[in-house]
Amino acid sequence: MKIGDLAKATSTPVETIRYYEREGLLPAAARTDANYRHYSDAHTQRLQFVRHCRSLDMSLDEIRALLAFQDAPGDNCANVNALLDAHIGHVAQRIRELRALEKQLKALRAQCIGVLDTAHCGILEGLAVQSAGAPPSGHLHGTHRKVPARSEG
Amino acid sequence: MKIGDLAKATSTPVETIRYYEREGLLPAAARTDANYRHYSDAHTQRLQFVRHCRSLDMSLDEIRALLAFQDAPGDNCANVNALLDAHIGHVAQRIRELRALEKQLKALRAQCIGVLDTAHCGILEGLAVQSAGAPPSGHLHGTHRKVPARSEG
DNA sequence: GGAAACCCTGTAGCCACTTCAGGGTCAAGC
DNA sequence: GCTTGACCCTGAAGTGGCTACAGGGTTTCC
Repeated sequence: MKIGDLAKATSTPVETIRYYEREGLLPAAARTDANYRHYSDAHTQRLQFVRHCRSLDMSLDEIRALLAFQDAPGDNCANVNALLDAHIGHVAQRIRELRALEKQLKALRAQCIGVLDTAHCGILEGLAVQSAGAPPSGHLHGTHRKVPARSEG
Repeated sequence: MKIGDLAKATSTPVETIRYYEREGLLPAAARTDANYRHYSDAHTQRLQFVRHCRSLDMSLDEIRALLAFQDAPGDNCANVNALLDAHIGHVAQRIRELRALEKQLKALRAQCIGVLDTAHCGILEGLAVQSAGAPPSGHLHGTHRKVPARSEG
C-alpha cells in the first residue's frame, strides 16, 4: 500500500500522514527501492485510531498517551479512563465558556435598537467600555490551550 | 504614559501591545528621545475596545473591521450588526459541535465498565474503529477556523 | 517515449500571541 | 560617579496541527 492508498482508505490528506510520522504517532513506514513509503494493515488501523481520536478533538499529546497505553496491553486501564475523563472535562469547560460568551454577545447585540449611524451605535459604545465580567484567564480558544501568562494583574 | 503603564491600565501584556501596533490595531505611538513609546488616553480607549472584543473571542480581522466602522462615524451601522450576528453564529455553531462531541465522548467513556487491563479496554477498542458519524468538516478548534481542505472524500 | 499522476524532502505559512536573545535607558542608592 | 535593577527597544523563533508550495524523482498508462 502506498501513501496515497492509505490516504484514501482513512480519508486523511497525504501530508497529514507524513506529519504524523514525523511526530511519532505512526511508526516510520518501510521504503521501496524508489524510496516510496510502503504500508501494511497495521498502519491503517493505527492511523484510524489516531484520526478517530482527532475527530474527538484530542490533542496529539493525548493521542500519544493513548497509543502508549495501547502498546502496553498488560497495564491497568484506569489511566485511559482518567485521560478521557480529563478530556471530557476540557470539552465541558469550553462549552460553559462559550455559552457565557454567547449570552454576552447577544446582550451586546441588543444594544443596537434600530439606530442609524456608527457614531451612535450602541454596540460600538458597549465595546468601548472595559469588559467587567470577562474572565482574564485566557480567552477561550481551542478545547486545548495553555492559559497564557499575564504580565500585569 | 509609557507602555508599562498602558499595560497595567488595560491588563494587557506589553508584548501584546507592541504586537497590536505591528498589526495595525493600534496607531503607532509617539516616541520619546530615548525611543520609548508614549501613549495618550485615546490609545487607552482604543486598546480597551480591542481587548473587550478579544475577550468576546473576535478575530483580529473582525476587530479591524469594527475599528474601521468606528472611524467612519457617518456610516450606517447595519454592518456592525451584521458582523456581530455572524460572530454570534460562529459561537453558536461551535457550541453545537462541542455538545455533539461531549455526547460522543461520554458514550465512549461508558464503554469501559470496570475492566482491568488495556488489552481489553472498551475505550481503546471503541477508538480503534472508524468514526462513522464524526463530521470530517474540520474538527472544531477555535471559534474561528478555516475549514481545512481535504484531499479525499 | 511522453505526459499525467503519483511520490519524495524541506520550508514557509496560518492565528494570536509568547518567549527569548541581545541590547539600550533611567531612577535610586552608595 | 558608579552600580543595581527595573524598565524599554528590536528582531527572530516557538506554540498546535496541520496546509501549501517549491523543486525535484518515479511510475503508469496510452
